[in-house]
Amino acid sequence: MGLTKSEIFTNKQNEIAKLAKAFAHPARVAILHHLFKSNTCICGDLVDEIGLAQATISQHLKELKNLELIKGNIEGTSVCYCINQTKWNTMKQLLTNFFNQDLNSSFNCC
Amino acid sequence: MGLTKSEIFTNKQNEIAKLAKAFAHPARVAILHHLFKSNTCICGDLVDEIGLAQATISQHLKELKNLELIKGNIEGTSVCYCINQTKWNTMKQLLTNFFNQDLNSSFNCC
DNA sequence: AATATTAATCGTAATATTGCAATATATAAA
DNA sequence: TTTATATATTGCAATATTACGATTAATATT
Repeated sequence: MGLTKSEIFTNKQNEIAKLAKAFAHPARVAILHHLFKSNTCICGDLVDEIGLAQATISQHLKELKNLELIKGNIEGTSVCYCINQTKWNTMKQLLTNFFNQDLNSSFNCC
Repeated sequence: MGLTKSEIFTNKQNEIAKLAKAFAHPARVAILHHLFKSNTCICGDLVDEIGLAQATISQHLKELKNLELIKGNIEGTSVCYCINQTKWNTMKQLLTNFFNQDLNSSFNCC
């Protein structure tokens, strides 16, 4: 089949999974890392910095943009991509809350 | 192609991506949530609680086990799955550090 | 020993993801 | 207007993931 049965899960579970997919590929991790570390939101440079074809980088950027984790501003012929701080914070809260479940459950039987 | 070019990324980027994949499917999010919230580390019950076939749940458990985020103890005919606290904490640290990159970079041009 | 129960594995089908060449689009520069 | 530059989109091939029925393996029960 290969089709995730989203309807049997909660909205929160689906949302966590959707956002986690953003980080589930090293190219997207690398792109985000680059956007954070560079003081200017370089865009075409990503293709040079990361060793993937322009079409591939463009596709990864599109996925991050669809999740609203980044936003792009057109500047002449080039496009400037930046972190969407608002969405980033929402995502961070959702995922860190999930990661911190262990703090509430002291019990562990294994 | 469909084959991730792991060799062009750093170990850390690959490790983040690998761990994020654990949460990139709602079934695994649901499994982990269940393991946290139940005071006993139920196993076969996961099949009943989540509406997926036994083979499918078993496969998701295997992936989580391969990442060492959970461990399984055989108890008679059934298997008891639990969170691996040590690995969970390592994962949490790695990912939250990644999420908190934004705190270091005040600059945002968009 | 025979049967029941539980979980893992195998085989298979369907969908998703990754990657890139080629092409299209859109602006800048000449 | 022509050419150069930068990014997006399309089309395609290869690999990965998701899901499940059927089977296997291993222990419990009778």
